[in-house]
Amino acid sequence: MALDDRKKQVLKAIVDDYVSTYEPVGSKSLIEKHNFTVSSATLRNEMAELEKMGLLEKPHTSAGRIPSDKGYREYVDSLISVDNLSESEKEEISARIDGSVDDVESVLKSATSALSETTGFVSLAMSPRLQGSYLSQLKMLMIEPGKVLVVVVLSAGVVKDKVVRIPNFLTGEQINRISNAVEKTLSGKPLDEITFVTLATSAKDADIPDSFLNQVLYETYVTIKQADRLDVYLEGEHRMLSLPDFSELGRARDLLGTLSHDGMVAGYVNEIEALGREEGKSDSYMIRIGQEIALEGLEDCSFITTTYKLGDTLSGNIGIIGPKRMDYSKVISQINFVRKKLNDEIKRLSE
Amino acid sequence: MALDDRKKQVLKAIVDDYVSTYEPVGSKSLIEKHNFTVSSATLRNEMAELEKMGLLEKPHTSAGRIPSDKGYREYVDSLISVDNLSESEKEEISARIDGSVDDVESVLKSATSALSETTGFVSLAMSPRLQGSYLSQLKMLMIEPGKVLVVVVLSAGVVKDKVVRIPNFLTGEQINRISNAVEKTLSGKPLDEITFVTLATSAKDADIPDSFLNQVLYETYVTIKQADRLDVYLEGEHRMLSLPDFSELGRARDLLGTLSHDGMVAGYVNEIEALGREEGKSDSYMIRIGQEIALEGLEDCSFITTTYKLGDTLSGNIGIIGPKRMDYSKVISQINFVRKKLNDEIKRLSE
DNA sequence: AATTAGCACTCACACCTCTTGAGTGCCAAA
DNA sequence: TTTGGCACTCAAGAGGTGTGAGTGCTAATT
Repeated sequence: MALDDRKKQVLKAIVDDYVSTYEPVGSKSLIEKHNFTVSSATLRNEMAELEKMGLLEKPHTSAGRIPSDKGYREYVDSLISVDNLSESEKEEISARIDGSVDDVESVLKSATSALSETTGFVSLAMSPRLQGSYLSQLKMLMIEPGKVLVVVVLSAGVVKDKVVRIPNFLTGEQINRISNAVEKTLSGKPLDEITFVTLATSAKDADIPDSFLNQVLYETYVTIKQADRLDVYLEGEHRMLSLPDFSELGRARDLLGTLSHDGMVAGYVNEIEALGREEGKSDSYMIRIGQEIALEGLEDCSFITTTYKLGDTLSGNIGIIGPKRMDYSKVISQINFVRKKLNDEIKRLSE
Repeated sequence: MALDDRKKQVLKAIVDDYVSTYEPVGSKSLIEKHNFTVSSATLRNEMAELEKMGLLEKPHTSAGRIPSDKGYREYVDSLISVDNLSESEKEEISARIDGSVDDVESVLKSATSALSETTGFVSLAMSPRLQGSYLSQLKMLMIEPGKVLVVVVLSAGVVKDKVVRIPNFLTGEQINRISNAVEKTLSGKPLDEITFVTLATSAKDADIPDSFLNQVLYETYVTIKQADRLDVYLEGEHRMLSLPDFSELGRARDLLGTLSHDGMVAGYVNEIEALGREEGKSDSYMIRIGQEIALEGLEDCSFITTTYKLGDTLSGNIGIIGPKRMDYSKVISQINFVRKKLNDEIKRLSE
């Protein structure tokens, strides 16, 4: 299904028009806005063929054409030209991100909100994937009898912690013995190699009665495991209600309903990311359009995600969820810029 | 504006009917559903008077009446009877909350989601107000050169921490000296008495050059201050889209737009709470209806909030935001039950 | 063979009018 | 004070019509 040059031109023109007007585009208006050297009848023939190929569709007989998912796909894959942002746009985004305080999480949040603000869509950020990283330190800090703060430091300087409850009579000194023993044997181990069993054996020489030891270790285990949970922030859900694409309440409801399940979104983005890595596309953006997205209520949406780096080994995703009828090149360049700023800022933090 | 018994009955009947049918209620249908011993004409007279008093209003001439904000107010203040939840409802809520893991934050989240689920509205929870509490411990934990985890332990066992950056060459030993000095002088001090100045003087005898010291102290100060920030969780925003009250997209958009500003909601709830305390109502629920709420887009909503306890001195709020046309007695009893479960569960945690 | 003008046909949408019915206020009688 | 009766109101739905942007197809033109 090779597209000749004119078909490409026509498809591109239709997508562009449809995106900016939200009206099905007909042969006549196409002629008017773009300087085609052929007549509307010829375009009608071209359009009919594009429809046969599955790239366009008609809402009803006497309306114009709109791009199908496949049409959008073709468009983003080979017709798009990613343009540059204007200086003022760049500055606006920069201003929102530069001001953030100095931990990764807040930078991530600023970037997410900048993204939602500038695109007008829902933006999302995922915490870095930590499965690959290893345990670097494990400290326990006595808060009060029966309560300990377990601090897990991972490679790349990521810190996670949690207050856990332990038997009341364990002393700070005993707790120290445990954490030292665990740290000594397990530091340097990849997270996914740490199980409750390895943890238990690691603390054998702490010389604490088993039953109490186990309770502490179990809580520690949970803390470590929970460190690599994927967090996801979504921002700007309400903006979707301003889009004509979701002027039908039912659609909007389905969409927001699904988006309220953080886990589903996180899982899906993770999946995209994994696929992208397989195809070696990891340092660029990834796009999923309409039906390609296997989440209920997102049939009219597109995902555009990209990857940010945290240190040399860790990475996470940031991106947007918008209507599939969107100005892809503009949004892509916005995402790219945010990703760049975010990477810079994170690097600055770890210097 | 004393209401005689019959007027009360009529008002109650109208609110009840309107809440369950979402149709303006007329004199005739009122007679049919409730066993009034008078005729529809009499009711019409009563309704006309209630309207004159500002308790009812008409959407248009030939429709029935609906309660005004003032009508709802009268209703919740003196006509309502808070009924008990059915056992099955109680069990459902309990099941959602009991399962939670053992930190306050997750219990709070479970309670919030239980609340949203059972009421079908937006639920909210605020982190405990910590202004009144005092500093109990301050620890610093060296993560790597230039990076320290500052752990702030407050009264009631609340723990907050943050990774901060410090000059690279400060040693763990030096950091310990600083944190010991600070902890020694400031522990026991109420949070709001701790300023950068008191912090700076407290660390004088740590024997570290001023310029480096100040950087560490500044970061510490920020961590302490940020500990008493009010966090707010909102859950179930999308449920509002299923309510007939927000079937107009514009309303829904305004509502969700405002709710997306966490700070506004938090501030408002805090304000209600403060007023409630003044009036000595603190251990019960508080209701704000319609126009009483000074937030844009919430003209058709009601807030119902209540207070949970954390230890002997701390408290926070939990509640719902729903349409003002809601079954108040049911929702109140749901909130009460959740509040009770939440308090129990928090108490269990701190034992 | 590709392009184009022309024409009959389609169909969502906007706009009208008409009817229906639940509701009202008011008055005069009980 | 209550009630039956009556004229009046008005939102909402049903039905009918016109408009216009769009289409596909065919026959003529390049």
